[in-house]
Amino acid sequence: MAIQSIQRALDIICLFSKSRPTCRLTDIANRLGLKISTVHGIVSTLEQNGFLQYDSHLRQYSIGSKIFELGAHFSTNLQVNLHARDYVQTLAERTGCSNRIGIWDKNSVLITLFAFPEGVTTSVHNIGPRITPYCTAIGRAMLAFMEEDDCMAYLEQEKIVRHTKYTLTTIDAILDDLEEIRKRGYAINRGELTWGRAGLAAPIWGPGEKIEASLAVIGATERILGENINNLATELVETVSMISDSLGYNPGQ
Amino acid sequence: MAIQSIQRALDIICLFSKSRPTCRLTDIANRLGLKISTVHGIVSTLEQNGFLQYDSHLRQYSIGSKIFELGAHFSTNLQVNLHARDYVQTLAERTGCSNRIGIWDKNSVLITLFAFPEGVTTSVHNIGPRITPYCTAIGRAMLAFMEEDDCMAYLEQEKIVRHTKYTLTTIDAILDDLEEIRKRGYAINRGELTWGRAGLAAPIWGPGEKIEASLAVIGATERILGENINNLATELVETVSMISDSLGYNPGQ
DNA sequence: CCTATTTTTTCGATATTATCGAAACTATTT
DNA sequence: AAATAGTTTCGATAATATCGAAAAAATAGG
Repeated sequence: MAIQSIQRALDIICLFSKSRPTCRLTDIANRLGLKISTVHGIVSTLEQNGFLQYDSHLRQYSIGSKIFELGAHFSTNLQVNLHARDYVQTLAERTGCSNRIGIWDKNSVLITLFAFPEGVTTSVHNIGPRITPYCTAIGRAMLAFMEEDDCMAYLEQEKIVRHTKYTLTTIDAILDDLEEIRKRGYAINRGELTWGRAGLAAPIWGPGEKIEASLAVIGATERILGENINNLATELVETVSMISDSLGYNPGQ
Repeated sequence: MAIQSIQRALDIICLFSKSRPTCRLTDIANRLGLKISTVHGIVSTLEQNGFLQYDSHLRQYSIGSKIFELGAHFSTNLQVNLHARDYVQTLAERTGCSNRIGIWDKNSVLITLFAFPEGVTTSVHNIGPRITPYCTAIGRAMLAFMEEDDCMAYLEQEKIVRHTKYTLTTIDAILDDLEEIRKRGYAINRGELTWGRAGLAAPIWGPGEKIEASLAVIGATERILGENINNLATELVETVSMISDSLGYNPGQ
C-alpha cells in the first residue's frame, strides 16, 4: 500500500538517531539492502530539500535543518505544551526539581516539554527522546488510566527488560502497580530504569476524558523519594489538575 | 533528477507551517496541483510512518511526531549548540536579557538555541523559526563577516521590505551598515523588523575561520539601546569569543 | 608520486510501480 | 432526506524508479 520510493526515503531518514547521527551512502545501502545507485537518487532528493545535509568533505549525511524546522511546529502546536508551559515552570520553581511532559505515541512516551528548576535555562535540549513506558513513572501514569485493551496491547508487545533491581519484570507485577497508581493518583518510579534516578508522575486529562499527556517530577532518588515525597506528590497532582482544567477536562460529563 | 514521488512527498510535508498547522487532503491536492488519489497514496505512506498525523474526526493532517523526534537530533548534534549552551545561560543571567543563537541556512537564519533570563523556563519554544537576515542583528552579524560573494548572492535574491521606519531598504544602505559592523565588532538592530524590539549580535567562529553561527541579545528597544548598550555589547563580544574558542577557532592560522 | 582500492556519481535500458480516472464510500450541509 | 463535498479503493496504463555497468572521484597504500 505504501509507495515504495517514499517508504524507502522515510526508512533512510529513520536510520539517523542520537546514537547514529551520521551515515555514509554505502552504509545506508547496506543497512537497508538497497542498491547504491538507488540510495543515491533518494538521498540526493532529500538533501536538495534540506531533509538531509551532506558533508562533502567527510562524505556523510545527517539530519537536515528542514526536519528541525518542521519538527518545531509539532511541539509548538501541541495543545498540552501550550497549556502546560506556565504550570510546569511554577512546579519546577516550587519543588526545585526538573519536570517534564510526555505524550503517548506509538507504544512509547515522547518527551515534548522540559522545565528546569534553577535560574536561567536554554531551550532545545532534553526534548525529543522516547521513553520506555513500563519502567518509568511518566509511562505508567498513562498506562494506569488508559483503556485496558490499549494497555494490554502495549504490554504484550513490549520486550520487558530488567534494568535495575527495582525493575518490575512481569506483566502481573506491572498490572498490580497500575492498580496502586489508580488508587494513589500518581505513579512512582523507584529507580527502575536508571540507578539512583526516581520520579513521580500523574496523567494530564483533556476534553472527553481523554489522556493527553503525563507530567513527571524527576531527580535523584533521595530527592524524590525522601521525606519530601508527599509534598512533591501534592504539588504534582495539583499541577496536572490545573493543566487538565486548562485543556477543558470536564470529569462530570 | 529528483525522484518525483519523493519530491512530492517532501513538498507536501513542507506545506505545513506555524501559520498553517493543518491541511486537508483536498487542500493539499489543490495547492500542489496533484490528483487527489495521488496525494492520498503519498499522505497515507507519510502517516503510516509517523511523518504526518491524521485526525480522522476533523479529517485533517498535521506534522507527525516522528519529524519532531528526528528534528530534535539536529539541534542536539549541532556543535555550536553543545558548546554555546553554558555560555548563553551565563550571558542571560548577567545581562537579564533573552538571547538566542542562529545558524546561516538557505539564505535565512535558523534559530537553534534560546536562553531566557528570568527564573524557571521551559524548553521547546522559540526555536525553529527562520529569521530574515538583512533586517535583524543576528542576520547582519553573519552577513558582515561571510564571504562577500555569498553576501551579495543573498542580498540580490532577497526581497527587501520596509517593516518599520528604521528598516534599511537599499542594498547600499545595508552594505554601509555591514562595514560599520565589521569596524564595531557587532551588529545593532534598532527596531528594523518589529517596532520596539531591538538586538545586538555578533558572529561565532569555528575552526578554519568559518562562521558557525550568530549570537543575539534581544529585548525591548529601551532595554537594549539604552545607557546599558556598551555593557551589553561587551558581554556579548566576550561571550562569542569564548564560544568561538570552545569550538576551536584559531584566528592565528 | 603513482597505483590500487574504495566510494560516489552518472547514464540508459527495462520492468516495476506510481499515477490517474472512475466508481464506491463516507461525511457534511441544507 | 437529498444533495453536495470530501475520501478511499481499485485496476489499467504509461510514466518513472530501479538496476547494472561504467565513469569519476577520493582515499589509502607502497
